[in-house]
Amino acid sequence: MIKIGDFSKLSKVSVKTLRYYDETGLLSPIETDRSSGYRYYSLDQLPRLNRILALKDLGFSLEQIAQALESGITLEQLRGMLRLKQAEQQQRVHDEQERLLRVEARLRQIEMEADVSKYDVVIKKLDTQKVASIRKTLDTPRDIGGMFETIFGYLGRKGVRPLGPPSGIWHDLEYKDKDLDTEVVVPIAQSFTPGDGVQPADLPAVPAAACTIHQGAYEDFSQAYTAIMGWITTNGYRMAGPCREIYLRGPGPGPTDPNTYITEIQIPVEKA
Amino acid sequence: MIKIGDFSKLSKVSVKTLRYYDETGLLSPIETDRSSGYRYYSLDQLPRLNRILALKDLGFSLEQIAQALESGITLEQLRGMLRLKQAEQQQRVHDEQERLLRVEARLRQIEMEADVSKYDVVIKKLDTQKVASIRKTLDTPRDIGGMFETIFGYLGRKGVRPLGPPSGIWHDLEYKDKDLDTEVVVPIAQSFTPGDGVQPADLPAVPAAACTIHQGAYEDFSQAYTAIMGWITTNGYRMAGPCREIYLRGPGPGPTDPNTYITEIQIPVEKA
DNA sequence: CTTGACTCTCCCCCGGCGGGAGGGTGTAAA
DNA sequence: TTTACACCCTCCCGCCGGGGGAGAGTCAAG
Repeated sequence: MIKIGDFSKLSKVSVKTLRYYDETGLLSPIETDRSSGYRYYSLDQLPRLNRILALKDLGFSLEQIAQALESGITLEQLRGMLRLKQAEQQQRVHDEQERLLRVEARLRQIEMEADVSKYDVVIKKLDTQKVASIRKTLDTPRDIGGMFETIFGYLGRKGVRPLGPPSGIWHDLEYKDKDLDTEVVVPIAQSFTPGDGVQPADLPAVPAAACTIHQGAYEDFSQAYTAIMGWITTNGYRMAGPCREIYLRGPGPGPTDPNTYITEIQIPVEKA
Repeated sequence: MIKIGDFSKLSKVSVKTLRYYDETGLLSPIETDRSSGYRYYSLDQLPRLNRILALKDLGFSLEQIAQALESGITLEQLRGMLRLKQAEQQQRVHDEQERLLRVEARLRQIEMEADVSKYDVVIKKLDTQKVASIRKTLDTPRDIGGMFETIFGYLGRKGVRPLGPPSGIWHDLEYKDKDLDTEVVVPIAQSFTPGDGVQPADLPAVPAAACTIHQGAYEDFSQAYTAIMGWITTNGYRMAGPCREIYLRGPGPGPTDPNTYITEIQIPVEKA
């Protein structure tokens, strides 16, 4: 019959924690005084407490520990739990190491050139999206403007409203400055009848894409691409599909200032 | 002027999160309608949001990110933060790897011999403790009984009350079965005048001790020692001081059943 | 003008306790 | 036997980064 304070000193577990374990049913005192509420423990409960601490130290949640202890777990089950935990823990170690690599990559990036830190690269998942699509081979990227006119003109005549900003997709995985296989898409809600080279399509999902935001005119996109490609390699990824550019704010009806243009660049990636 | 839902879709950040960032001042919409409370964002805020996500991905807390963004951090400061984060992250990786090793050690322990899982080993810190101490060289461990009688008898005559259960300390770091350098201590509150070989002393603190609980008679202590020593080596530690045994419940006045004895074994360790 | 899709605020929830307020108890010395 | 004082109790709030949902108000298209 030991009071909670003494039991705490013997086990080196805080009184708060002991009360919490009682509340959650993980370790209840052998007796609780009905009138005063005082908890009385027995030395025989120390092994159970020790087991709880040991399992907690292995990374199990208190709920898992409670289940294991209540159900009088067999060795076979314990082995299963441990194997599961092992895999989970390996994943955690891996994740933390990846994060460390990202921190170190960022540090190196800072050491090398300060300008690049203008761009922040983030990994995102891209969902499938129903779009209106037009695809052509262009001589120069500037010709993309005509494709916008074609697609928006056709959609306007058909009474199809865009759901969001248009995107350009560069299907050439290598760098080229002529004969560019170019697609322009606009998100829409429903299908429509094709015409003028414009047709409905489904943009495929991308499990991981390195994304960054570029502010300003399209002339200095190269900086953004340099930054994002550098990020991809220093963080242990590689390109895994055609680049997408989302023209969040760009030339529209009326006068616009190219310095206020905002474009998101997305490059599908996979771990190298 | 973009409503929160559209901003959420563009940035792929949940509405809940955006509202939370507004609440914490991390990213507030450029305008909030005074009457309806509607939040209106601008595309120009996407770079800041991207920066937030990038820093979060590096493991910084939202508060740290807020500080960094608010104070218009310099490159030098960012470098400092990153270096700090790097060290911290290295520590995390290390800790998670250690935990993985503990899980794997436990798995191997199960594979090898089932009996050992009776003992759960936990690392604890031991604080300094004022004690009454007596130290002798014994022929056999059984002779420790006499030391208890001496020390408790002396303390009783002096009117010094014990604060807790007595401990035995085996100062021989190697295994011996004769000429055992043995100390018996009893925790006390204040110093006293020595006599009968009993004197006040301060038990040193131990930064890390492998601890387990043994239930039953002293005859089969060897099992417990086997288990704890096995745990120490498989978990990458080594002994770093004399073993302590805390006789939580043992022979006392009146008849006692050795099967109900409870003893904690503590072995100071350090990482090998 | 009506619908239906958004949006708002407010409150509770997650794990594993720590800190503290306000009030009752146990026990050893005087 | 009283009294001090250490100890114990319950209840509530806080952390971190939001998720889930209730109940009520708002915006934009048809």
